[in-house]
Amino acid sequence: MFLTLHETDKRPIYQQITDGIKDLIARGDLREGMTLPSVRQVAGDLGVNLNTVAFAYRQLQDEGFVTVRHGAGAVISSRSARPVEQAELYKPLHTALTQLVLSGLTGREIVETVREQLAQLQQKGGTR
Amino acid sequence: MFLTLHETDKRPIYQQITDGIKDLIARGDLREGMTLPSVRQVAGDLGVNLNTVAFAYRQLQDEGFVTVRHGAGAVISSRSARPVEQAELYKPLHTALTQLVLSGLTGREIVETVREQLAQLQQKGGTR
DNA sequence: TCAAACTGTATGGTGTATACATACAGCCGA
DNA sequence: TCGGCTGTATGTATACACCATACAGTTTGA
Repeated sequence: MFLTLHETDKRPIYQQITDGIKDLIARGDLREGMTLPSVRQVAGDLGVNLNTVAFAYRQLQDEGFVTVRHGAGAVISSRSARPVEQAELYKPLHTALTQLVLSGLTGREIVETVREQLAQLQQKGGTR
Repeated sequence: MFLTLHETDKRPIYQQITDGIKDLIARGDLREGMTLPSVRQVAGDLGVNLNTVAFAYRQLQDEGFVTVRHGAGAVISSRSARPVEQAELYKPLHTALTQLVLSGLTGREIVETVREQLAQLQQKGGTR
């Protein structure tokens, strides 16, 4: 499959799924119009309950990334997410950077890491 | 006080407290040897239960940021956190960057934002 | 066309996490 | 030593995460 779960990850399963799919959208592996695998398919592959996957799909729909239709599947919808509150958008970045600083990394190292991450995300032009 | 909570924040209260204190440590407002305000003090200021604050303090102790002594207070301990798994360290950054990309920001804008955040965190030399 | 085989959805139950009120216990200075 | 500070432990209410199972809409092909 195209998603994986990690025991060590403290995020709930449904959150790992939504984040994983967002990642695939950002890097262009999932494009507008493509149909997501069914909740049963994903649930089977990951070894979790289908409702957990369904919840993730609904969350993605609430954020504007996919359109879910009862009976038919879930489809990647028109690009770009529902606008999010500015503060809520930058808070996770701030928390992540703080933790990296506390772990002893220098600013230079962190910026370099950010550059690498962004390069991977945009090499396929997922959101342009 | 030096901490604030936000209703719109989806993180649990204790997590907002630990993250907030980590931020203060990273930017040098809290330095080694300084005593944290008592759990009752913080709980009163924030309008939450003292156990919630105590839980945050214990979490900070588990991560190596403070030393809590029963009866005495909680003290900022020797710099730098307990080493964390590499993957777990970079995952929050990756998730945050993905969300920013999906929101339509360019790589340039994101890097610039990161630079600004880091500048604020390190202007007082919190961890050097 | 209509039933089989696929989609997502709703309901109800279980265990865990979050936050609280209240009671307990250690430390320290007057 | 004792009063007033500290953090800690216990019990409870509620919400959350996850699951098993039953329901309902859509698509397909015989």
